[in-house]
Amino acid sequence: MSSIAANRRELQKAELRAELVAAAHALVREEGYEGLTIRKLATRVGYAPMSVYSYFADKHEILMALAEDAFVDLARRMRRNRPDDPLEAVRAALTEYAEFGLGNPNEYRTVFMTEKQKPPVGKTFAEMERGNPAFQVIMERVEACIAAGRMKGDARALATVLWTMAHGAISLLITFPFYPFGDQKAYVMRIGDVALAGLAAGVMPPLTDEPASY
Amino acid sequence: MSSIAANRRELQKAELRAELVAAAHALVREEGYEGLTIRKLATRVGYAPMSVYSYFADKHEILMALAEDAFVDLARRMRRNRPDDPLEAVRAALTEYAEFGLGNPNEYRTVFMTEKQKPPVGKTFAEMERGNPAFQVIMERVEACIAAGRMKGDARALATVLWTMAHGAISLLITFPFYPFGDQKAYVMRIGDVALAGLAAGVMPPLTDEPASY
DNA sequence: TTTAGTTTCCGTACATGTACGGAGTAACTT
DNA sequence: AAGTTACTCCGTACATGTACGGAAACTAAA
Repeated sequence: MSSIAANRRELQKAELRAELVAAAHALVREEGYEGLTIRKLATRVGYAPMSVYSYFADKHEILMALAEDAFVDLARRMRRNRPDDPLEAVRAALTEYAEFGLGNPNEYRTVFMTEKQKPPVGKTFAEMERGNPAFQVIMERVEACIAAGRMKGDARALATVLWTMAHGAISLLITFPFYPFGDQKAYVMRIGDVALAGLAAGVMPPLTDEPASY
Repeated sequence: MSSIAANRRELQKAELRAELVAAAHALVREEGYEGLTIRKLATRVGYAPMSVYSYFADKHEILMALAEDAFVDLARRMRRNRPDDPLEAVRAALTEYAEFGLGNPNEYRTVFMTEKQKPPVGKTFAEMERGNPAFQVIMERVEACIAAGRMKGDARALATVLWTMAHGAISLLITFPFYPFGDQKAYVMRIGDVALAGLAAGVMPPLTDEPASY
């Protein structure tokens, strides 16, 4: 196979895909998240509805493409706000992350609250993590904490725990907007602070397949 | 309005509703969670599809009815397993809760991972909490910890934080079954222990609408 | 008993995601 | 150049949730 032709083909495919994503963005901007339907999207780019499926396996993949754009923004914002104190830097990252989730519930839902049943085909673990820039930022700042002697243990495990707990707060706040959690941001930070206090209490071993302890 | 007739009517309505729930249960047992469709359900009880909507506002309400049954079971199981040590009792409750979530992902999703946009009409806060028996158990055991001097602060707030963190772990494990969290139950317990350690570190104020701290 | 109102149930219809198979076209192989 | 393969795009069709309006049955009031 000529790789030149293959590249050209892939390039065109990528271009069309990008056009579809742009149209999807426009649709969402104009009609809201549930205004995005395959048919409308296809009409807008001049295709038949089923043609969209040449570029996306299903609707969820389109929503994921939209959300990924938003998450790239998030990572940028997270990096922009970096206090000098390493612990405060972690707190700031969590804050920014929470603010994003609460402000973009649709994107947050499609990425973190709908089942991914694909065993990460072709994607290595490293690639998966590179694909989650927000997690990257958290982990980098955790590493800085470790270097500064403010945390002890495996950086990935520590970051994963922090992420998990922040996610718990964000997803509950999204799911139950009427439950009396108090001020939303304050609640997320409360969770973050309890998490940090808990982490400070011990050494965090890495996340291997440890035996169940109960 | 004759309250006798009204009662009879309501009774019949409740009976039919229960019949629908039973049929829904059967359908799920036979064909799996996504085998439950309004049409099949209606056919099974001899109705037209739209008649189902006299008893449930939408499909989600049916799924909630199914899930509530499962959650009642959960609370029973949680209460059955109560270690003497109050902290261990909390841990056991969280463990049971996690096991339930991981073992009944469909039910867990419909209750805790899909948006509730109804402002709890007619339901007081107390009623909402009574409607979540699992949370009740956790809170009771937290109260026991406070009484024993093992925790400090507002019981509802403490329980809410524990619930939030466990939920973070459970929901991520459900959403990303292929992400390398390690052993699932072990991961949930790790989260639980970090949470407990974090709670032990300070006094937890109640959940009022405190001002954002950042 | 008649009347008015309410509730139950249904027929029809629509928008949606997507499965399936086919037709046309471009790329690759020989 | 010819044949084969692979990809793009489409038409059609189906299952699904549910909106809408009407008919029928039941209840309450007169």
